[in-house]
Amino acid sequence: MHPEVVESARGKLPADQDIATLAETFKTLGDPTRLRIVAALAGQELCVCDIAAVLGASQSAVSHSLRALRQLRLVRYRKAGKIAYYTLDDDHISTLLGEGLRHVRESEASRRLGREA
Amino acid sequence: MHPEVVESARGKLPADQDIATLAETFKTLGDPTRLRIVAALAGQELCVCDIAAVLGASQSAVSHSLRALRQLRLVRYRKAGKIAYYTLDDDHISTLLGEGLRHVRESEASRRLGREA
DNA sequence: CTATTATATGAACATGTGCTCATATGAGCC
DNA sequence: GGCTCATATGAGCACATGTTCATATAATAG
Repeated sequence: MHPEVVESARGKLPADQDIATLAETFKTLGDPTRLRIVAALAGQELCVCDIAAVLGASQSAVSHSLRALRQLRLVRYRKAGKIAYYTLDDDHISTLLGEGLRHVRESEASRRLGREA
Repeated sequence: MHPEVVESARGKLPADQDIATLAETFKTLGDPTRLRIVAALAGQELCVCDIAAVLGASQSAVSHSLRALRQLRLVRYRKAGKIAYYTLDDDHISTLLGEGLRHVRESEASRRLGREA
């Protein structure tokens, strides 16, 4: 339909590898349990059992979720004896969380104002 | 384990509704096809068949993906006759994309430098 | 040593997801 | 009117995902 535009847009796409990793990253953030873990870790480090207590989730579910977050480098941890303290891996993560929250809150606001869904 | 920290972290968690919508949003971005659509739309508007050409995907797959993106207000569109031109819905979206890309590229860099996975 | 605590992991199962194929809608043209 | 082009949508299916339950590891206490 618009060959020049298509050509130009195609040239600007990120590399397949970056797209794949970024998609995995967003997918990992796209689960309420994992997202709540990330939100809980914004601003403080927490050990696994504290995370479970904050979320009201089982230790096993939290541990599985943390593994997924670790694999995408969204969180890191330090071990103190038998306790594992988790933190967000870098500043990008809380930026993503904050920017995402701003987006959903604005969307919600405009939805209330009557823009169609 | 640390009751005061748990209490404090619990109080700072975003509302369940915001978490749910944000998780849906990240999940929607967490698919290579939809993520490539968003990347293609960063900087220019495109019609559906152009998007399909850019991605090398079928019209049907693109249309299904666009619906998901629309429902989460990640894209919007205007109709000109029978052609639908799509754009990103707001600035937060390209910010999310950019910040996400920075994260994966830094993670990739530190992986090359030998930090363990 | 055994017991306990904190965390990690594997299997299994129910549910969800993204694609293709077929078809519907709807606008412009003849 | 009918025909074509651009897009949207529904059903169906192969595949992925998140949880629970049981168990493993690993550190500390007694």
